Amino acid sequence: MGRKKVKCELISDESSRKTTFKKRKAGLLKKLQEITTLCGVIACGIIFSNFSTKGRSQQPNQQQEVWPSVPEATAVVEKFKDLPEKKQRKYMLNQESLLSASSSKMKEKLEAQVEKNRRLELDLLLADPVAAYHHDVLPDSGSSEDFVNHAAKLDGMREIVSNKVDQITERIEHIKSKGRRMRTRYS
Amino acid sequence: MGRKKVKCELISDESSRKTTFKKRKAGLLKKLQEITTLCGVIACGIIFSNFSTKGRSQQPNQQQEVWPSVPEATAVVEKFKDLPEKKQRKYMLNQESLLSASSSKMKEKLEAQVEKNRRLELDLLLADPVAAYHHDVLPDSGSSEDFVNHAAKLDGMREIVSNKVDQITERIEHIKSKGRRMRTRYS
DNA sequence: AACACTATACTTAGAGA
DNA sequence: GTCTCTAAGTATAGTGT
Repeated sequence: MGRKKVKCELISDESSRKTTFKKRKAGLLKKLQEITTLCGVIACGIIFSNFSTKGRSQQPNQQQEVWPSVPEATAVVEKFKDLPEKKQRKYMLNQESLLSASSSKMKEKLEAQVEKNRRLELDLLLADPVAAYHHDVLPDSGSSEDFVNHAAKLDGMREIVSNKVDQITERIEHIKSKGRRMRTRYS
Repeated sequence: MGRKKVKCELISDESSRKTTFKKRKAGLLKKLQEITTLCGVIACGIIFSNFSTKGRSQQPNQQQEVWPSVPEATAVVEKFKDLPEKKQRKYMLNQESLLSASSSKMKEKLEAQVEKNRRLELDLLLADPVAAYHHDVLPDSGSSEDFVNHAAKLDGMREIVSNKVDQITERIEHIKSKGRRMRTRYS
């Protein structure tokens, strides 16, 4: 789509690769926005780039591009994580679900869960998926220094996870404040 | 991009909306693939559509389109969840993180968390992002029937959530079995 | 409903400032 | 590096089958 047809392979020149990335990212996000509006669907996109900001930076400098906003994308992501695989499942009704959904104690339960859940989340983070997928076979150098570094990263994530829990709390508060204004479309 | 310029708003006719969705989804995923290859970045896209398969289906029939594969998208999603907002944060090290990371009790803690966490997750689902975002102001019709339907949907998700917890458990087991083969890049 | 077609709108690669 | 410009390549709205 330009002066010349381009082969679909990694652009070798870093400079033009970055330029192309910027242009195409904009186009991509625009299209994401369009399909959302035109077709009334929910969507999100996440891109991790890794272009050095200056010369040859020492840091990995990993950046993420997210569409739409981070909280909205997070909502989509949460929903996504629930559906995979068992999408054929029938929704069965029982009394417990009614009680659990309507319970005014929901918030209390959540509060009680927060601290423990924070730990669970942290444990989860240990299984860094990107590393797992991209470096499934790691050099077995495993010096204690490496380990310390990884642990440091985990520790830094603690607060991030905490923030997420706050977001969740807010969302539940929001839904609760809406009471039972639920929609027929889910029948 | 076709015979006629189209206004960027919801396409009213369901049939053509669906057609447009199909076409644009294909285009979008292709572009996602291209930016990935050309620019050497990691990306994923998630789309939830809700087009009835036959006449007026009784089920919600929510479908998700994911790119690339579900597991790959999941990996991106997991990574995304860690970075938002505090990406400038320095990773500090303390003894607790070391202990928590290396503890052999990790699994035990997780096990103890599973049941409670399941409830938390379920509560989370209550805040149905689709409903929340697209129908921020809902008609206050809220019949008990609507409520029952929503509750039924929630209940159906219970097992889905349960499966997710299993996945998490597996992943943690996996990481534990790798011992300390961690990487320097995290410094 | 699901294709095939194609005119037209849109995106973007490369070049120049 | 950034910005703009635009030729040229792509995506797709409407149409026909």
